[in-house]
Amino acid sequence: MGRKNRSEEKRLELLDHVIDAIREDGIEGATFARIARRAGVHKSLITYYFSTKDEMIVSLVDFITERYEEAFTKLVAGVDDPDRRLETSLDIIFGRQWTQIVDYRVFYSCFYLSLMNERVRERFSLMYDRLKGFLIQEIDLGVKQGVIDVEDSEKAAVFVMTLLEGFDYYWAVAGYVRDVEDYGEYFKAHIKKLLGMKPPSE
Amino acid sequence: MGRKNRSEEKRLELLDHVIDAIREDGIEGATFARIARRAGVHKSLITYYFSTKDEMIVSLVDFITERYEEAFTKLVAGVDDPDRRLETSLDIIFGRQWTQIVDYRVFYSCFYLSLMNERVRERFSLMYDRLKGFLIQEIDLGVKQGVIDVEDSEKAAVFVMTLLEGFDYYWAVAGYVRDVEDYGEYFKAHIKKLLGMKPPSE
Amino acid sequence: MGRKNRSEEKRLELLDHVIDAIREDGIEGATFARIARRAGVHKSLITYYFSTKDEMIVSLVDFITERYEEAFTKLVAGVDDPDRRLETSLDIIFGRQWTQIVDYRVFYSCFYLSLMNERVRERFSLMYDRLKGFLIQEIDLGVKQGVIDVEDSEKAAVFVMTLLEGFDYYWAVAGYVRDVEDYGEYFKAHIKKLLGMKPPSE
Amino acid sequence: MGRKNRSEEKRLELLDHVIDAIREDGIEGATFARIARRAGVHKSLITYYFSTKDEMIVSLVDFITERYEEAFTKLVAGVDDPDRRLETSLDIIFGRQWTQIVDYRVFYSCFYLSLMNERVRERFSLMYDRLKGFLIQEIDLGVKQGVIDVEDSEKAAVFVMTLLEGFDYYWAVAGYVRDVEDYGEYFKAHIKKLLGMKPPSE
DNA sequence: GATGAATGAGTGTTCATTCAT
DNA sequence: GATGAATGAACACTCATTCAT
Repeated sequence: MGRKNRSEEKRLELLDHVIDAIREDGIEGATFARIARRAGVHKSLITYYFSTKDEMIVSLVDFITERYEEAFTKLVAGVDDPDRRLETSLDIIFGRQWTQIVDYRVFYSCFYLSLMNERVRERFSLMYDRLKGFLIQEIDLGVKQGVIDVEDSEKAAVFVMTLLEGFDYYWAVAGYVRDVEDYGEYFKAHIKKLLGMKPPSE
Repeated sequence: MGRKNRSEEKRLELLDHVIDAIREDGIEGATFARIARRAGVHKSLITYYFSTKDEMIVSLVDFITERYEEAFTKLVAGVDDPDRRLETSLDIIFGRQWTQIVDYRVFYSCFYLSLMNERVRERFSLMYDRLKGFLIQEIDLGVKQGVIDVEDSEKAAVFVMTLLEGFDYYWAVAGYVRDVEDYGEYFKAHIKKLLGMKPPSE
Repeated sequence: MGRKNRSEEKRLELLDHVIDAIREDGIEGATFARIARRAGVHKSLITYYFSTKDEMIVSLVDFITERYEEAFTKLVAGVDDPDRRLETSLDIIFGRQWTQIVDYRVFYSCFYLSLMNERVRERFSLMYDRLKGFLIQEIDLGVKQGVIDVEDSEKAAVFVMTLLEGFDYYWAVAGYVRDVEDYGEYFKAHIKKLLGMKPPSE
Repeated sequence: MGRKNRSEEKRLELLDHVIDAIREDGIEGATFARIARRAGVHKSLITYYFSTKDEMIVSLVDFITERYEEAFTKLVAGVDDPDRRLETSLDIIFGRQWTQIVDYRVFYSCFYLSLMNERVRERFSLMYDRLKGFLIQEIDLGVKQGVIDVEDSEKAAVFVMTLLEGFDYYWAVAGYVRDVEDYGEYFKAHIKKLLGMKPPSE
């Protein structure tokens, strides 16, 4: 347990430097030399921990997608009130926290990599599958409990995700939508209407 | 007109090779050497035409955004029937043609570059500004002619664009939405409802 | 006469740009591309006028050594008073004007080139031969007229030139001798003593 | 001490190849590719040891100026006889050995570089400062011991250095002074007279 | 006289990777 | 677990030069 963990710890520490490097300089910033400089270690040590650049990239993507999955599974966990469950989810994914799980530059760097690298694509795709599964499950739960009224829960889930990704995309594309929060509320309201949810009775 | 154009022709021809290179190997495929090999010329000729890699990238982005702008300005031009104008636009942007204007790998490579390169960002952002302006104008026209009923035309335009980009994004992310066309219709229907448009009277 | 001169004029004009380029960036600044940019003409035109880089360098050295030869032949020409002839020469070569005939960077760039390029070496060497010849002739004239008292006029000439070049060299080496003018006077006084010249009777 | 020294050894070994390259082909001969070919290693290893071309040049200049400083500090060290100290110095700097410390092409290549590169200039200038300091110190010592008679020891030192550099310069400029040794003696004699030194009593 | 397009060799530098220690 | 030396391929870019117009 001791040694293995120390090793794993260091790997994660190095991944943090990888993320920092990408945030500042994009994928071309994620070279062994630069990461080593950031981490204050020798270049060869990066090879030691990740073997190969491709392996490092995949580790990074795993690291990041795990953060997202943790986010959308754990955060709703405490909410028991059926009325509030999906609402909480929407608050989270259309809110500030969501975009701050991973820096947008880092996130879209991984997305970009997913278009060129099959192993990355798999992981990326899987993450969305799980998010979709999670949303469907929550919607179905809401339907069963009578707080949501919708026919095709998968279609509804995809709608939510589409709006969400479009929303994030625009935010990234040069802060196009300047009144981010306004539009976040606008989209949430729209989704609630689509799902037949009652407006929050205060 | 004669000589200067010869040069411009060749530039565009080279840009086609740049696009091909990116489609196949991503941005790392867009090296002077590889592009030259594709074009069957010496690599220093690429420098001759573009001076700098950055300049080449910017030229590429200009080339691509121009294609999009042509697409959404020219294509609606012929439609006079007020009922059909916006509908035609939606058909186009949510249809097959739209995603085929530029290969999705090339498009998202440019998007990725826009996150790291200020000059690219400007151009990208401008393209979306124009698309938004175009949509607002079409919506306002529809409102004036009584075929569209919406309060805030800018918000509606952003909604359309958000759905569109989310839609394209998912399509790219590993063909997640497999029934692309179905979802295209689904989103279009949703937008028409939002805009208070009458369903097409057959 | 007409055409040939126009051509020669332009050549000299281009050589001025070559000199400017070297002054600012050294020999590596003297590329066809950069010179053309300075001159506001096309790169190929430099080739047209000088055929080859080596030829251009040789032209430059000729251009510069000619300036020096003009300097030390013409300037003493008007002085008839035997007492004043050599003194005037010394005033000139140890004075400000001398170092301003050609920028020191350009001059020592040519000197450097003379160490590597035989054709440049020949021209450089010839210039010094002529300066030496000139000095010997002046010293001999002074001896004959009884204003100079020295045994070996060649040795004396070499002494003068050695002090002169050492003087210029130090000036170049980072302005080592800060009180340039003081030292100029110091060296001139020394030489006059060596030549047995009477101090200027005021 | 062990490992670090191995690296330093190799660095110095590479610097020898740099010197050889410059001696044969001038500064344009000092390319990473050519130096590597000489050293029988891959060119990227040159980068490994020097990081940057500029760094390599500066290392070279340090290497060379150190040689000179060693020369003029160590060589006089053993001479105790006050009559002989400065004379020994003059013998050295106006003798064959001095010009052979570093090949003249290499030396003047560095001088040339000092005109264009501030860091080189600093080092070059410092070397002359130290030589000057050394000469002043020796002259002052001679004055105190009654073997030298001179008023301004700094001016005298600069005079010595000026003659020395002029002497070397002419030697370089195409072996202009063919009777090098004769002129060496001539200049030495002159300096001794200037310093009020007694001729060597045999 | 002057410019155009094109070349091919060469530049310093960066990169991931390997192997020995 | 970490560092050193070394490699070889690749990178964007510059250079002098050529040939056609």
